[in-house]
Amino acid sequence: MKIASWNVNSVRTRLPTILQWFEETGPDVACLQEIKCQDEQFPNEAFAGLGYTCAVHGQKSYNGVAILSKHPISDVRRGLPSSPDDDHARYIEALITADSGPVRVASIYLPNGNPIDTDKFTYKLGWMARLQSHAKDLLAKEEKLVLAGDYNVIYRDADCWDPSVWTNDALYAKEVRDAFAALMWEGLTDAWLAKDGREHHYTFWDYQRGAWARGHGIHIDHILLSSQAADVLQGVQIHKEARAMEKPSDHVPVMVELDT
DNA sequence: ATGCCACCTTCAAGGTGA
Repeated sequence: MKIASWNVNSVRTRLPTILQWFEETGPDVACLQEIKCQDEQFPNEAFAGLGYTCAVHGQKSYNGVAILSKHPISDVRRGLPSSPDDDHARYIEALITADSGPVRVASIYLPNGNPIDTDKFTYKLGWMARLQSHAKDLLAKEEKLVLAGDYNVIYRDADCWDPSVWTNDALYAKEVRDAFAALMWEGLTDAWLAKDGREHHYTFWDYQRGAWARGHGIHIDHILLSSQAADVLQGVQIHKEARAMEKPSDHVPVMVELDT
């Protein structure tokens, strides 16, 4: 089963690009972030044409996440638990039932958190704490679990071109990297680190400053796995070629293959 | 120190991202 994660930066603007990539690579499940539309604006029919059922957690203008699947979807959760005051659509989770058995999948758009020293940074840290708490509950189920998304965390120095540029940034702040490590220590495996691990393989290049042409990217999109999912992990790929497509997102897809 | 680019809303220009 191929499971992809992609921050598409507007599903409506990017629809032809997304459909083309789906046709070329054929993911069974796709976790999208930054769809930037409300539920009723989501292009369900276009994806149904390729065989996908969509579970959407949308929002006007900003954020928004979705899970698309060729296999039956059930048990959909929209938003993290214990967040009554959080009106950002940044989390959706669903149970995917393949012929070989179930896999629980989440699409995550973790807050950016900039600038530091504002409530945006506090919100990011609080959101990460709530994600960790929920991940702990999910891991207790001992299922195949895939937490995929745009984590907005530069975890290793080698996940950016020049760490000195990021010293005062919410993507690299010590508290944020510590929070990501704490999440992993609940018992999650980063697919990239487990199956490839090469340094300076990025998933995002800013539209500005000629970042793509200069090779100045960051690796902030991650697919985290429970041990039950990691045990059947066959491989992981960063689809860098998607950054060179027409009207590209600033992020590229990451895709894992599970032997299930 | 700020804008760069590209998206959003809704037609003008400011908010947001990373």
